[in-house]
Amino acid sequence: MALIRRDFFARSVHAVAPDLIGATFLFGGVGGRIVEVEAYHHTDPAAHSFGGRTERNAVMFGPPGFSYVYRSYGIHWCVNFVCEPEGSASAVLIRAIEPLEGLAKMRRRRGLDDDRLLCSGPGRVCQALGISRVHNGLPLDAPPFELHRRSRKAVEVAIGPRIGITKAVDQPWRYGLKGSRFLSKPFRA
DNA sequence: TATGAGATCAACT
DNA sequence: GTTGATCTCATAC
Repeated sequence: MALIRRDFFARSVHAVAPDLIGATFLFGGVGGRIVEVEAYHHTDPAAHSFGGRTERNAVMFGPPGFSYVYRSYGIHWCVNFVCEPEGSASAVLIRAIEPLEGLAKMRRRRGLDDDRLLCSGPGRVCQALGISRVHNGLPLDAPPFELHRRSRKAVEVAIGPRIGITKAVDQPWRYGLKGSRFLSKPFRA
């Protein structure tokens, strides 16, 4: 499997996001196949970077190919991959993966046995892989991150509106692996 | 199946 | 003081 390098992310978020579906995402050797992501662009009212640079979203304004980790609802952590040329402040939110590597670790961290619920949601992904604040602003092409392109085999990518936001709710910027049972929510046909 | 509350924190008004 | 790019558990239908 080919390693994903930083320049992979130096494109439009809307090109990178569907390309990540089916890719392998490991963190410290734990993880699996990406089955669901959402794209956020700085011109998008739902994006953290929309209102300009702040201390929290600073890494979104940096070069592509880095991680942006933030706390959600005071409880959860969520990971993003920064995209596009530096300064465009765009990112892809990792919403769900299909757990494949380090299952025992993930089950222990999540306190769950049900593999379907291990990583089916942005907060769950971070809990299962052990990602938190400390991992904000790290390069994605160096440990503990490990990203592989999907195999040459084509995948069917489903598209739909994003989840859990109140602005720009109609933009179809959620991408998922069609028919996967590990999605945080099914896509409407 | 569906809705509702609670957990808990940092950015922003 | 209010509001989330959320999840879990409880209670109601």
